[in-house]
Amino acid sequence: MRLKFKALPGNFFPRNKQSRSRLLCTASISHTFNAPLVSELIAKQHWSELKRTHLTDSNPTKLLQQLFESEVDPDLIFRYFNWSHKELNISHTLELTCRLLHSLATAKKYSKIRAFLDGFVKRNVEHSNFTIFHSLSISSDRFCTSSIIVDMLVLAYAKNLKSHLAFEAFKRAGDYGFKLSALSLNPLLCALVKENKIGQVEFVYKEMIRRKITGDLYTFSIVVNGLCKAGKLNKAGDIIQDMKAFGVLPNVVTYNILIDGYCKMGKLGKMYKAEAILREMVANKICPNEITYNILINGFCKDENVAAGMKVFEEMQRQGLKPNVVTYNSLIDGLCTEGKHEEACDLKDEMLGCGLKPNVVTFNALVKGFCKKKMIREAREVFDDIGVQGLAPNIITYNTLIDAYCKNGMMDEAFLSRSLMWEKGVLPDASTYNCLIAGFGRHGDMEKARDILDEMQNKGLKADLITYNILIDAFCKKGETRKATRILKDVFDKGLSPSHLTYNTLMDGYCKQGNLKAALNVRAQMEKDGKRANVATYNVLIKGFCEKGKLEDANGLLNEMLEKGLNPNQITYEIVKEEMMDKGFVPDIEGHFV
DNA sequence: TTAGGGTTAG
Repeated sequence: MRLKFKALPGNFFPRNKQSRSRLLCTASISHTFNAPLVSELIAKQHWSELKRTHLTDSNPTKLLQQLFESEVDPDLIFRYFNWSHKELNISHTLELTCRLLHSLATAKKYSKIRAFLDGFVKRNVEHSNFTIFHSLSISSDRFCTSSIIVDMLVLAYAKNLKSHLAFEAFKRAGDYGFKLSALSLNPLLCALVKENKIGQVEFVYKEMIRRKITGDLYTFSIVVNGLCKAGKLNKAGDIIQDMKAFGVLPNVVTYNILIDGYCKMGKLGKMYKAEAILREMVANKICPNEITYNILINGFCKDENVAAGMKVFEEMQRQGLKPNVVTYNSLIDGLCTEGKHEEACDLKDEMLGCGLKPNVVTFNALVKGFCKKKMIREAREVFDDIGVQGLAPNIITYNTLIDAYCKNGMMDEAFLSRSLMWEKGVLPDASTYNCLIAGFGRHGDMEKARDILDEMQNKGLKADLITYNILIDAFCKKGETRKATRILKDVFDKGLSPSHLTYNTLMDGYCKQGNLKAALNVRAQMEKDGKRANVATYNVLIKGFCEKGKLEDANGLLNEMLEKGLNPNQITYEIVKEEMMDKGFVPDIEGHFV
């Protein structure tokens, strides 16, 4: 006999203890599934009773199926599902899992789905997207809920730094026709941008348009940001046109991203373009904010044009916007880079007068400024002042100072500062070690440089490409090109990819030895590695040939460089002037050097 | 509860 409780309203569970135990007993003996009773037990979290009455003869999976069949409240099924997973250590099948998700989606219990998928993704369950999608499709004919679930699955992947799975799920969703939304695709795009997977960002963006998924302001801004970071500035500008066409208007953040992109990644005339975008934004009635001005000021300062930065600084104040610590830091850093440390200090005082407190970045700029001028004592004074101001030097402060000590042959002081870092709980990083390695390398003490490299690796820090570049450079300077070439091999062995600088440094080493054949071999290797010779490559080779008196060959390289669309730079000019023209040789491309 | 700003080393 099957006990029927469906008709009972409200709290049908007998309050009387005696009748309750009689009821439980009956249920257990008759082996029937009593949906209202089970629901009640789950609702009240009477798990031990549930275990005793319903899980002695029947298994947890069967009970789950019965819950589905009786159309019990999805919330309760969800609760039972989690309990049986956690307490009974049951892994329910993917199909039942999907069924649960469908029922939650039908009941619009979205936050529960999100929480569940978050755990599912975190647990690193071995199901592939293929099997998940398949199970979702067969466990319900409700196509719409599948889309919602997949949307939240992509969201869970993206939030848990599994962008490769999120991206794969996005692609597969297209095959199944599941429609995703900005809710998941914005975090996916964000994750891809953070991982520098700009090709995939572009793919997702194009696919969204093809699949008629409407992106929002965030979607477009994230894509603009990704393209800017990759230096694809024209494409980033196109996105702004796209979004307008879709009726989504860019806001101050979108424009700030684009302006910052030009400042950081733009080529010749980049600041002119950055200002042109500012004008465009104002014409579109979008008001620049503090950040817009900070971006421009920093752009000019990094472009070694503090004067222009100052003009923007004044304009900013005319517009009623207040400069903040970042604004001052950019200007102070710019002044320090230009060697104007006195003006930089004045500006620091000015900011104090405005009620702004300098932070560690401010001090780092000043330390760097003094170091650059080899005013090590003054740099140290600023360093010591940081503590007095109630601030703490950070890794960048230490590295800047250590680098300066190393560059000035003060290796003992460099090591003392490194010890101080340990004491203060600021852990040295790869850059710290790179400074020390370069310090020894500069003096040709390769044994000590190697020791530091070993120590670095023993501390669990990975040597990076810069470390290897330093080593190659140091061996070359000692004339030990064979050892330098062996380091290049190490670079590949460590799974790193040599940069132009790596190859150029090695080429320079061979050129300085007069071994032009070996230098050309390095260039061949570099091109085989997919890296086209750049201006620096030609400069190294041209100089090498000139110094060997092979001016005709150097002339040939100059022509080749132009044919490849590379423009000679200041360094090329100096080489050509000193090594060729001053010696009476007139290169074919003389016109370039007038 | 999703997008934007500043610092080092070759």
